[in-house]
Amino acid sequence: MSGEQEAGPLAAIAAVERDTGLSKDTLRIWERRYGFPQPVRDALGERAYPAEQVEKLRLLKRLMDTGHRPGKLVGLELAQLQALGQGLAQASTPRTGVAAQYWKLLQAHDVAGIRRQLNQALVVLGLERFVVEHVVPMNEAVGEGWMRGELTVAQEHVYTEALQVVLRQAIGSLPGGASPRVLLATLPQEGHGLGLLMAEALLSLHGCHCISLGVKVPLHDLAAAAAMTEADIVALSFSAVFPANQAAAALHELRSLLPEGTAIWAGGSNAALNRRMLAGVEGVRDIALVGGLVARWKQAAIGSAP
Amino acid sequence: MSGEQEAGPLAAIAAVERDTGLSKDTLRIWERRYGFPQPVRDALGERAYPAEQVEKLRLLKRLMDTGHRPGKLVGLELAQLQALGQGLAQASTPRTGVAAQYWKLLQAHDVAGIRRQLNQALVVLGLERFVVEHVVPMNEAVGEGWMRGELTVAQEHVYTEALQVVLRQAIGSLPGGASPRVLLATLPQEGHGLGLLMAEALLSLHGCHCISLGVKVPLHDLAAAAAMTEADIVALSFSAVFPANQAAAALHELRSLLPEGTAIWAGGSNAALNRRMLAGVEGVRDIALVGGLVARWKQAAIGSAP
DNA sequence: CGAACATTTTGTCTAGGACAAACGAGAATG
DNA sequence: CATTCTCGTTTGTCCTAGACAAAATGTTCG
Repeated sequence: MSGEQEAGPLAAIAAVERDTGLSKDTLRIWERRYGFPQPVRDALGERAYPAEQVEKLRLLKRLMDTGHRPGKLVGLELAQLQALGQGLAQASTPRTGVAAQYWKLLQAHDVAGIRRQLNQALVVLGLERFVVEHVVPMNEAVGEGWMRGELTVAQEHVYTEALQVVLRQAIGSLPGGASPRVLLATLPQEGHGLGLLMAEALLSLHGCHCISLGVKVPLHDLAAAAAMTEADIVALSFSAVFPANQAAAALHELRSLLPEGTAIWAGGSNAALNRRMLAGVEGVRDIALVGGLVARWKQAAIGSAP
Repeated sequence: MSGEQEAGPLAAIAAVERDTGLSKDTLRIWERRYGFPQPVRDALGERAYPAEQVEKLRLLKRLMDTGHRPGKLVGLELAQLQALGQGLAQASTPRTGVAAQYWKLLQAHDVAGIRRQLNQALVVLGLERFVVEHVVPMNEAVGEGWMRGELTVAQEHVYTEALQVVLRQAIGSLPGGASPRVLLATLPQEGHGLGLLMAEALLSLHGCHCISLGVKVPLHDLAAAAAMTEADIVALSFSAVFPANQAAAALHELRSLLPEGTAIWAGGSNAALNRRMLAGVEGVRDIALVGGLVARWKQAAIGSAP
């Protein structure tokens, strides 16, 4: 009677690595050091993770991406972890009636509805305010919704897809600018392209000529592309998932690969951007600042090449 | 004088894993078994892979994705590997003047030009023929171009980005169909979304109501979404990179998760699709067949629910 | 020619040890 | 009071080497 074993789905270590983003090595050493996770063993003696533990691991990973350390988190209960995560978003999310509407649409996987909702906000606010005041907080709200278990990954994707369509459409309807020429990309470690799209929208809006290479572009290719396209600015996006130390290293290397005249702008929610930036790299802490930066660049350009 | 060591960039094992898609375990065991790769060791005794070997590994991986086995490939020279890869694409690629034009544009990273070129083809051929006769062979040509070292990853991405924009625009300008309701997605192992977009284009064209969840959707979320959206068909895309055995297993599980009335269509360049399909799953070997399948579905629907 | 079996080939898993890089607290300094 | 520096602690990644199942191939038999 004791220890009732729910035969819930068990995940192999490779699946857990894929779903959580924690490497096999890390999973094994956490088990050794902290006693968590504590997978059962299958007939072959291999680790088999109950869904519940995988869920907690996902949460842990997301919190670590925002700067927490595992030693402190591992001991906590699921509820405590969720509470930790809420603090972040709650402060900035405007809990207006609008957010509630999104929620209802997402619950129903209503793609068209979400798209309509987004488009409406776009029309009402205009592109700049739409991105800065609407999309950014909504992104956070959706992330938090997932963290609290109110949203599935699929529902997150419904939102992401719809937003992508709306942004791309908005970008497409903008007149192609001329200068500065901006090359957009993320590095190979980074698979999230939404930040890139948001940046492209604002940059285009401010008259930049955007060339997006999309996601996962090797550093050297990026440098080559910058040379070939005669880019004035190389803009990179770093989500929270990007290993913070590697971000700094990569930016350093990119700086050495590009001619001095080419600016580097780095944006996103990554922790590395809150630290002191190395010389010759502009850390864009807040996407709202993009407009000002472009203006500043144009000013400088007038000075240097009259 | 002998053994001149070019101080070319050395990659750590984690970077090689990321860039090639071969796991650390696999890299180490190939070294043990086949003697390749043969990385040098850095000051810490850790593997450091010369760029040349990484390049060969990338090629190996791509060939393995098309069905070759490593034991046979490892001994071959780079040129021989390239020759192996060419056979595939060369047969199907129409080496018309059009392809050459793309080449020139890609060499210059000319996103706008590529987009124009694609749009032109779209207008001339119409969406169906554009996808089937133009995009599919171009995808292969671009893949082969990368394999022969004529194209960088960044240039591949330029093409991908442009194609994405064009397809999305085409889809957007189509009237939203009503029936059947199709849910599109890829599983968590699969990061490539282009196939999905191509499928969405053709499905929409044939009057389907498409709901795309995008890339990397967990199986259970997908099933839940199918129920919630009352999807008639769940369409999955499997690129060559997807581990073939896992594809079969995943399809099997999905089949058991979905009600019988919900069809499963699986497409893409994955090797698993050329094997015998399990009952209740439609393997779409060629994207050109999508139109016929939709027609067939509509026929059947009339019969079952008059 | 296809089915059943044997034999290779291949990738993933296991274990524990080692170590550098990142972090955080406290001391010392401006 | 803020900054830099030092030093212990925390943490992830890498190492070796062995084991084994699943997939692919080859072989034999009906």
